[in-house]
Parts: sequence; C-alpha cells; structure tokens
Amino acid sequence: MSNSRQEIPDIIVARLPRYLRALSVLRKKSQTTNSKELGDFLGYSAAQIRKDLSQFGEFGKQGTGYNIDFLTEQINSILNLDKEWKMVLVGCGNIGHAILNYPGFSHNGFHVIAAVDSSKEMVGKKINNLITIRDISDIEEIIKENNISIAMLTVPASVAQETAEKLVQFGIKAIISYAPVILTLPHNIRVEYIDPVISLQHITYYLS
Amino acid sequence: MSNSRQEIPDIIVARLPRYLRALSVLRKKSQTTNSKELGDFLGYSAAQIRKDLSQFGEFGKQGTGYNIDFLTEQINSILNLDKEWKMVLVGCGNIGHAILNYPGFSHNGFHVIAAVDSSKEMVGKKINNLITIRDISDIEEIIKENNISIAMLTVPASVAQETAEKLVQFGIKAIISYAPVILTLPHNIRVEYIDPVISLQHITYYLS
DNA sequence: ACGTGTGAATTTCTTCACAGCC
DNA sequence: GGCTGTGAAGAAATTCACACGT
Repeated sequence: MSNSRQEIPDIIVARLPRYLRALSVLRKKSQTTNSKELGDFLGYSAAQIRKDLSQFGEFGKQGTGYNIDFLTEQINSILNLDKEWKMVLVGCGNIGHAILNYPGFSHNGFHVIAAVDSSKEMVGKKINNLITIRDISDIEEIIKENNISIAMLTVPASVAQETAEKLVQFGIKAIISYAPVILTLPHNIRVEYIDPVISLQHITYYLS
Repeated sequence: MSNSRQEIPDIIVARLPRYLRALSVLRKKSQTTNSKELGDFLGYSAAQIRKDLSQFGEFGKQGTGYNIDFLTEQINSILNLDKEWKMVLVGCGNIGHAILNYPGFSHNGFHVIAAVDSSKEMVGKKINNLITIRDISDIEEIIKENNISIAMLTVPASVAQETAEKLVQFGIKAIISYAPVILTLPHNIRVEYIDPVISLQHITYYLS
C-alpha cells in the first residue's frame, strides 16, 4: 500500500470500465482470475493490469490472483458505480429515440429520467410508456429539481454548442455528446464524444 | 522533410480526424490558420500540432501558418478519405435504424449500401425508400459482390462475437461495434467500439 | 510453484526552444 | 515579426524482473 491521494492519470481511469467488462465475462467461468488472463482478454500486458490496479489498492493475492467479485466491487466503488445515476436526454431525434429504447443503461445503474426536445411535434409524446418528452425550456427545472449531473446530448450540430452552454449553466457536470462538433466548455466539465464518423476516419487510415 | 516510411503511432493517427473537425469550423472564418489557433480550439499544445503534422510532411509556411484547404486535403489523403467507402449494416434494431437515418455518413464519404438482420419481421422492410433489409444469410454475397471492408455491427451482445467472426471470414477488415462486448478477432482486423456505458463509467470517476 | 506489487529500466509521448524561412 | 519544423530535453506510460507472501 502506498497510494493516499495522488492524481491518477486519466489513461488508467479510462481502462477501468474495460476491466469491468472483462470481469463480467470471466465471472461466468471462475471465481478468480489473474493479470495474465485479464490482459490476454483485453489485449493489454499482464504487467499493465497489475500496475493499474495497484494505483488504487492491493486487490490481489500472491499465488492466487484476483477474486472476481471482490475486484469488481472495488472497481465499481472507484468509478462511483455503487450508486444510481440520473441523466437527462437532450434532443429526441433518431439517436435520442435509440437511447431511450436502449436497455443497457438502467442495467448498469444509469437512468434517463427525463427527455426534452425543442420541436413542438415531439413535446408531449410518450416513449415506451415511461417518459414523456418535455419542452426544452423546462430543462433548468428538470436539472435542478432532480439534481442531475449527466446529460446525453443528441441535438443537431448547429445548436450543440449553445445547448451545452445552457446545460452547464444549469448545473450539468458531464456530457456525453453525440453531436459531431467539438464543444468548448469550462475545464471542470467532462465531455465524452460519441462520434462514429471520427471512428471511421480513424480506421480508414489502416485500410488500403 | 524526413519521413519516408516509418510507422506512425496510432495516437497521432487518432488525432487527425479531430484536426479535420477543427479545420472545417475554422475554414468559415479564414483561409489560413496556425498551430496556436488549432491547438487552442482542440485543447492541444501548439507544439503538438506541429509535431503531429510534421510526421506526414511539411504542410505549413513559416510566418503564415497553414492554408486550411490545403491542409484539409492533405489530411484527407493521409486518412484515405479522398475516396468513397462502402459499408454494410449488420443488425437493424434501434441503433441500426438510427444509423440508417443518420445523414452524417454520406456527407463524409461513408455509405451504408446494404443492411441485414436475422429477424423474419425485419427482412424485406424498406428504410428511407432507399435500403431494403436483407436476410443475414446473404451477408457473404453482399460483402463479396460489393467488395466491402467496413461493417457497422449493431447486433445484440449475445451474438456479437460469432457475427463478427463471420464478417471477418467473409472479408470484412474493419468493424465499428455498438455491441457492449469486447470482441476477440485477428490482429489485422481493426475494431472501434462505440459504447456509451463505457463512456459513462469513465466520467463518473470524476463526479462526486 | 504461482502470481502479486513495485522499484528500476525502457520506451513512448509531449514540450521546449530556436534556427531558418516568409 | 510571425510561425514552422525539429533536434534535444523532459514527462509520462509501459515493461521488466524479482522479492515476497500464499
């Protein structure tokens, strides 16, 4: 043990969700795993797995490896996944609809508890018998009343920046943006982009 | 000039699509830009922009900076974006539908030219008056006849691995996977994951 | 004997700082 | 004067290799 409160590099934090994915598969076969098996599964070196995990504590046992349930619990705790997270969906077009219908979120403790759109035809529509789309002008109230810190942003590129600024102004701390636009926001706001075109433009480098 | 054919680190390649995004915005304001402006826009240092670009050639002019159109052309060429790319969509559920309706692909030279699904109810449906969903058993024919190398994979997690293996077997070289599963495939196959849950699990580390 | 945790070594990535050209 | 391209310096990330606990 040595870690007290040293800044953990983001590149390590970013790998932890992958570790969770691997653990959820390996769990089906055994109670324990080890750095070699985890590494092979994920395409990382065994040393890296051990180094990464050692940043947060001593989760393994010499000779045995890692108890899968215990390690999962620890990583969940590190990533603050041991609580439920409320999210608001901003923009209810095609992608927004796909998000509302995606079962993977609530299984993982993420809940879209409200959805807004700016188009009159959308507002009032009920999705999945669960969520009724509200007008975007209600967004401040929604965020503040429910104390929401995460937004899924699926508005058109042309209004993404201004919409994001409003979200931040009303208290949103993290944004998953599907808009193909680089957002300029205060540095304490976390933004993750989900952008298939960027991914495609990346892989084509490797295709003849 | 110094670069002949040295392997370019992937971390640099991965930034190039971002540069394109920035350039497409900056183009509206000026004919030229420079490493400082590009860096500020993207949150990178000016030195890094220059170093990155210098891996591929000498695209700038001292005292002036970079001509935006010229630099865009060069990066497009580096990333093989100066041609049209055909893709096949595998899985036509919610996410698949959103992809078929997303206008951003063809604007960037990426074209979903066929879509397949395994469910009888889906097969034969026409989307957008453009694409008719075909049975997944046609996938080999579709890939080979059209010489497709990119697949968008949006099947359920439970069948993602086996479906991906089939795609590879039939000649697919790159996969954008929306399935929340880590795929194990030959190393010459490029896989990019688009997974909002991973993104969420990453950002929650930074939220109290 | 197995496999972790970790200093040390190595490799990779980023920034510095400046000569040189516009 | 402004800004690139680039060696050299510095920082960060990864891998090595081994002492040590089980």
